[in-house]
Amino acid sequence: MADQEAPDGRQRRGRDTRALIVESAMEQFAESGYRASSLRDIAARAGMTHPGVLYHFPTKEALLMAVLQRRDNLGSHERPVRGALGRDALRSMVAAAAHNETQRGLVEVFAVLSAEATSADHPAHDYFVERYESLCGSLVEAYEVARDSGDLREGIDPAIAGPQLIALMDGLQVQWLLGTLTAPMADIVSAHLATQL
Amino acid sequence: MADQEAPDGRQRRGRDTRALIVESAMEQFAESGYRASSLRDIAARAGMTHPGVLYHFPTKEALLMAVLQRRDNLGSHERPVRGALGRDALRSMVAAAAHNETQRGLVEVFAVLSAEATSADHPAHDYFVERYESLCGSLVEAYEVARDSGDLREGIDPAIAGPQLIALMDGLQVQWLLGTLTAPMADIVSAHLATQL
DNA sequence: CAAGGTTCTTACCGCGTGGTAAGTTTCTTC
DNA sequence: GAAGAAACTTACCACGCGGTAAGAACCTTG
Repeated sequence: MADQEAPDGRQRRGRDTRALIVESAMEQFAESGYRASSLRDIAARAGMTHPGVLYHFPTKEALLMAVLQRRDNLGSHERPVRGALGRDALRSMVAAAAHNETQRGLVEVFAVLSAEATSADHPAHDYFVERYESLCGSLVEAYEVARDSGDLREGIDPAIAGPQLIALMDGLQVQWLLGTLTAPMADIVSAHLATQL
Repeated sequence: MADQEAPDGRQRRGRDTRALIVESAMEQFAESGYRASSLRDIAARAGMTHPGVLYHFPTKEALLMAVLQRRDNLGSHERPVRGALGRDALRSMVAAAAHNETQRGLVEVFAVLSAEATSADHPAHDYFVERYESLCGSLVEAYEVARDSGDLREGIDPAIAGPQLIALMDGLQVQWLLGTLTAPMADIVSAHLATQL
């Protein structure tokens, strides 16, 4: 990984178009899903031809993985923030929901891909399984801390509240994308937490 | 619609293979989504060739619509039951979640298609918009009746709780399909209602 | 058994797909 | 300015797509 050490110089341009391709792919996957997006569509968005894309990413699947990883490296706006614990970690999910409302493209990619990747043979299947397990673990932990701090209402089971919160946020995103949502996503998530904390 | 009057006789066979094709298409859409499913795949599942399918459904899009309508006619296990009001209507959604756990194919189709149909140009876009608005309306109404009957906890806004419940059920289905859920969907939905009623 | 509609198949069409091979441009470095 | 690697393009490949045309099998009704 020498390009991490010296990004300036001759490797700058390559990294730039790589990033441009990933962004174009993200937009295309968001609109049509992975399976129905063509390398030519993606290349056109990036202002090049499709073998140009294949020069940077050997296969379409490699490009998909790059898109997924970029989202993770981008700050992962679907996890509780690192420093916060318990109640505050859960409240940070409201901010995450609000932030997502400014990132329609990213939301679209993950909504479409997470559903598509439900098939066991989808290239992103394992990625999403790991992602959900990790995210769910973080949230269950946050609920447990909140309970131990006396911040959690009686009868709320952290092991249930964790997947519950993830499901709520995922489901809201579909409705938001469809345009059938009247209230902001953040408000609905906030109302949910208000019944638990 | 004379075939509704006299299903026996010469029209039986046609109706049977029509149904078989719809079922095969449902399975295929569930695995790969609409855009990535081919008529040849669907035809193979039904034990015929793809022009055989096109004889019964003039286009691929017409077949998609037939799949969606079949689900609606099948009993629509995602709505509150007709007779129930308020609290009972909401509780019936727990049973719907439990029932869905025995219908993996149907759940897959709708999870994948609802995400895919997020694009405004998807053939099923309008179908899902109408579906969500109608379902959401029913639930908001149920919450309002529950509130007027004194069954709803203080501070719960029906206009928020409606889309909230839909989002929860949709999101749970994705996690369930991925296999990352530890508790049954019905239990999680039930726990959610318990914090509201 | 013939007539005739229903149901399905074989063969084809133009087109878009992911991926490859080879050559051309561009840019850096000596 | 020459050398050479990096970053592309043009041209191609085999394949699968949705849809069409025409004919063969089937099956009911006279």
